[in-house]
Amino acid sequence: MPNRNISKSVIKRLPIYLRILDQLIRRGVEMISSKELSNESGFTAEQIRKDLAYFGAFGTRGAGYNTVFLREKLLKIIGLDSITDTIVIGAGNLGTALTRYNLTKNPYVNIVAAFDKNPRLIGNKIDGLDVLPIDKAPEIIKEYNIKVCLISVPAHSAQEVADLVINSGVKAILNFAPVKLSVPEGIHVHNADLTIELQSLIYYSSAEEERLARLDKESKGKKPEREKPFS
Amino acid sequence: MPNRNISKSVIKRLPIYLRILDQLIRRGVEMISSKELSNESGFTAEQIRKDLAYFGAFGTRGAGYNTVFLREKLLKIIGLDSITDTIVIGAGNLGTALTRYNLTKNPYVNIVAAFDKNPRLIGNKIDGLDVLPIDKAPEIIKEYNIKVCLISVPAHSAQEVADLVINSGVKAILNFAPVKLSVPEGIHVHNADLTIELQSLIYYSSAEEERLARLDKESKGKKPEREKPFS
DNA sequence: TAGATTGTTAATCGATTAACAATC
DNA sequence: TAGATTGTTAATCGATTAACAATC
Repeated sequence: MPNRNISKSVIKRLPIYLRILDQLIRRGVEMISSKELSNESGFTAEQIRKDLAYFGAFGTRGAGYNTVFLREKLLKIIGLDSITDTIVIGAGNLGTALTRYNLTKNPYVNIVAAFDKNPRLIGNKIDGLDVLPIDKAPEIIKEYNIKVCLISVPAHSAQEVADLVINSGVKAILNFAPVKLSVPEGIHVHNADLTIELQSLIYYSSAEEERLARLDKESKGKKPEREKPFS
Repeated sequence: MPNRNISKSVIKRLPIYLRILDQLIRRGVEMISSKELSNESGFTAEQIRKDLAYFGAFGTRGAGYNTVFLREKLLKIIGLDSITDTIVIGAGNLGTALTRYNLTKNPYVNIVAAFDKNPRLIGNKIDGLDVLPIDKAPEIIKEYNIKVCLISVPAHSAQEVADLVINSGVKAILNFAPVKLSVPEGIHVHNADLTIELQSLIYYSSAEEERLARLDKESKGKKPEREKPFS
């Protein structure tokens, strides 16, 4: 009996399994063991079996998983069994690239329109797709019953945009703007802040022991300039 | 006494604290409590205090943290106290957008060059930055002592590119290609797979209970087409 | 001093790993 | 049947949260 309330970490791995299955099927592979899926994905075989078991028993003991069957199950679980319509708000450099990227590389998602508030960008075409003024967004969201939205506007307008799309019915946001969005209960936000990703990588790019050791030495004696707490 | 071997989850939060401090300093705020940092970041105050405590005691009891002082400490901890040179491999739509984005939005990182193997892209300028042939990468990596690299090439060439840059001295990779890279011990890879991010969001965009309930019903009786395990 | 907030230790929670019976 | 591999329960590990003494 599949357990509801499945953790985010599990859900994040599902599309990776899906991608691997797509590749395997293309290569003509019909059965795959959790061990082999482990090799392909980098997750442990136990974890993969456990992740799948949250949703049902999709494998065959002694034989493994049927790739086509498991793929179909995963599509249904994630919600990719029919194409998902989405929109991109913010048609600057990043927004345009994201739009093109998804149009060409993501067969499960269809971008219906891109929006911007900059009059110079409105009317542009991104691979044939219209860039519309942002106040047309509510209309399109309702017309296409859009539930997922990409936000790639500057930090200072992201919250405003989020409020707008949530008000029109959007339930999940992929946020590329470097701000923490405040959203009502039940709305999901994933942050894809490229700057943060890159900066946290830098931590690992140099001998951290050395750097942290240096930090200690410097700290000796030095304290923050004392601020009067009450003034 | 700062503990070495700090977990990835902690490190991923540090640049977020940094970003918030940058904003606070710009607004002229001099002291900030963990409580207020919690409001800005969405992490709990306890977690923030604990994260910082791994590296030292940077606050003042009763008063909070001096924003400028804490920012400087964070810069040193992350390794952003001097500008980090980096390169982008793959100057297609996504690579170009990432390059522009970082050039304009990330003051701590400098992109030295972009590379591609497509002759049509080589010689292009991205905001004045040269797109070079990929076989020039090792040279540039050594010349600038590049330790961090962005990879935005198609999935099928990502591993090859990774091998190349690692061989030339790169220690950390931000990988936008939808593949699991195999890298030697000690090399760090962060995956920023936009397709995966978007697909996992879709899970949350529709009433999951309903969908999963439907999945159960359909499964009743149906089993995967049995594959002969030995044939 | 009284009030506030840190830094740190202990308790809890959740996720991963290990083990193994079920079964193809 | 013997071998393989799943599905699931139990054990471990790690990260978050709670609590509170230290102290500004």
